[in-house]
Amino acid sequence: MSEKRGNIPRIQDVAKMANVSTATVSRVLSFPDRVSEATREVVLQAIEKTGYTINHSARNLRKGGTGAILVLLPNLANSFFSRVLKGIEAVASGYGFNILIADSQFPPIDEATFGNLFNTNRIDGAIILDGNIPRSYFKRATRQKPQLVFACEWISDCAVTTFHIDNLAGAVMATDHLVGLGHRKIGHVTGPTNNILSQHRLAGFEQSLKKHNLPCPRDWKITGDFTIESGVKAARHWLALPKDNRPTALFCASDEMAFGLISELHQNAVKVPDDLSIIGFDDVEFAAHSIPALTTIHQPRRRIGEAAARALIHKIRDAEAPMPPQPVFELELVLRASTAPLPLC
Amino acid sequence: MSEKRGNIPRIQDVAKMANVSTATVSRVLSFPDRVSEATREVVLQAIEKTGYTINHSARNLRKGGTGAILVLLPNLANSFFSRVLKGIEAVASGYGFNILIADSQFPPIDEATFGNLFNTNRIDGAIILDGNIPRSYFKRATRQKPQLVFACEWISDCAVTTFHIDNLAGAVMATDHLVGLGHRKIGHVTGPTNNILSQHRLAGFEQSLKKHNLPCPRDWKITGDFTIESGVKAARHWLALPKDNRPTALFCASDEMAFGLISELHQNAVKVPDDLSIIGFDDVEFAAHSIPALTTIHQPRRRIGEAAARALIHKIRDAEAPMPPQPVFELELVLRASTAPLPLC
DNA sequence: ATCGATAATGTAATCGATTACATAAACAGC
DNA sequence: GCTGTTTATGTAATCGATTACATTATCGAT
Repeated sequence: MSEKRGNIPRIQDVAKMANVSTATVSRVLSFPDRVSEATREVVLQAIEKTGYTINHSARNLRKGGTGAILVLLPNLANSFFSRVLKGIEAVASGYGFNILIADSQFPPIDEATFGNLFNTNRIDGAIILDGNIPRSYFKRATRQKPQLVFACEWISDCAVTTFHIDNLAGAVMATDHLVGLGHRKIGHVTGPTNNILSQHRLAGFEQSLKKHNLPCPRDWKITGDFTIESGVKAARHWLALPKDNRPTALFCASDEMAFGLISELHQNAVKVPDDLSIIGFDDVEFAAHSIPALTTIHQPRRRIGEAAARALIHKIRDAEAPMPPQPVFELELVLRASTAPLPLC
Repeated sequence: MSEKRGNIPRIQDVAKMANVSTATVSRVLSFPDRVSEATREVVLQAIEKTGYTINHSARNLRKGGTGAILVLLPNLANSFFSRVLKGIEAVASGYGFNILIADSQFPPIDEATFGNLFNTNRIDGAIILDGNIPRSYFKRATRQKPQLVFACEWISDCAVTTFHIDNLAGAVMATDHLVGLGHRKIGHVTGPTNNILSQHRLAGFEQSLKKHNLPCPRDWKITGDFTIESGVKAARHWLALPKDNRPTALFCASDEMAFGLISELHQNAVKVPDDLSIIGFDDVEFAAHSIPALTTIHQPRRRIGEAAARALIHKIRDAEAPMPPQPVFELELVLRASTAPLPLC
């Protein structure tokens, strides 16, 4: 054993053991085919024997990177995002990147905090899961800013790669399902109005209704904000509508809102799906186990995270290289127990 | 502007602008009071003007650290852990640490993967939220291993600092509540038998029963594994018990199991809390909004995460320094709608 | 004045990996 | 055999911040 310094083997130690220069060891690791078969073997054995592992700080210093990526998500406590995060994590750690996580909504992130994460050469790139970050936050025109990728949400008219499902198509799918069950009076609980997902889902909802020639009075579009609480409020809104002019089915722009809605309706002795059919969006874990189990639109969260991470790392490695084609994320209508045919009466 | 190199200001640039040496700039940042008032001012202004921010790779290289900590949790998609993670993240990023996240259960982490995260000088320390990591994984006796802290779960007889609630006390609190409502036939849905939390919660359950001189036949202790699915199974177990010899109340070792349980009971027309009182443990987000809203024991997840992170960073900074006293995490019985007094009949 | 102690600052080596450039060896073509 | 090309490897500068050590300035006490 010829190591020094607290016993962590360095590239030097490997080189010494293999009787080569550090340059050669480095090459074995980075460009194996620029080294002869024989030396490569010897070096690999030496690496094995010393238990050498790279010092990322040194490499990053030399290469001018940080080895870290930022994941900015609206709410870490929301299991929707943690699934996406899981996908990101799997890919990122495979490539040796660390992750910096930050919440953007609870509490809302201010420009200073954002800049402190984004503009202080702490990261090589960022995956942003929040389409409501003010555009101005990104302004500071440093030439070589961190690479950027959006996932799930995005900022419209922004020439940044994004990875997300076709929200409009999903909303059409959901609404069509309700129509297919015979419902004619269909309402919609939206996400926050300034949110891009809300807008697309609302558009899909309206498109489906138009297609089927169904009306949707303003009263039947209830503004929510994706949270359970806003679902509860939506229920109160529905309850306050005149009994003979209520939707018989509701499309909720998120599962969470559907849960709140169902919960509050339950308190008021309204039965789902008997009295009111409800369909959600996202298919979070709990949807399969709520009472009643929630019919919803499934989106492949983990795969979205993986794709976003892969793309970001690709950009980091070579900002100019063309992006690989965007994968298509398949949506799926998951039929469970919260929707039912309109009673015949 | 006298910067070079892709325009990212270095400590050199600050030094030049302030007409001091790099050493002085560094000192202004690390030991402000070893620098005269006047120079400090000049340097700070130069930092401001250049927009200098530290290069962590360089600092870490010099200081022999990595600036990263590992958070190993059983399941990232579980909102219980993501809350703890949020606490960890808040503290860690405040101290300039990056986070490496890894799942330990889905799929189960093998020794190679673990070692690859833990023993490859990628991290300065680790926070482990999974008490079921085989002890042997930690064996490899490198002198200066990453610092270690457990949170929520832990490994018994292991001289490692841990941060967790008093699970036994919580279980007593939960069971006492059921007894207080008049229940005499009380069952328990446990976590996985090899899990330390399960064991403590079971012990608390038994302790409370013993205190009140209540029996608990083997049949009333139902083994689960903390998941929703195992709650569903527990419900089937309960339904299969003879009607005249069933618990009238159940203490579930996790909220998730309580949800699954309630859901399955609902399918079978058993009403909670009318026919059966149920209390959970953890107080996850959804507990307040399930149907019925879940009575449960609240634990301060975020604060646990914060405390663990602070302690870990403390250790990283100075492994020998005495640990600050462990905070006491307060438990709280949250009364909601899933438990009710035993009917008088 | 002189000496010593203290405070303020500078000089330069250092952390460990990468890589431009230099060198050496091997080989092909004539 | 000579020249030019290719392949394999080594030498040493470099990334940016920290810090041991050296130097200089300041001040008080005698």
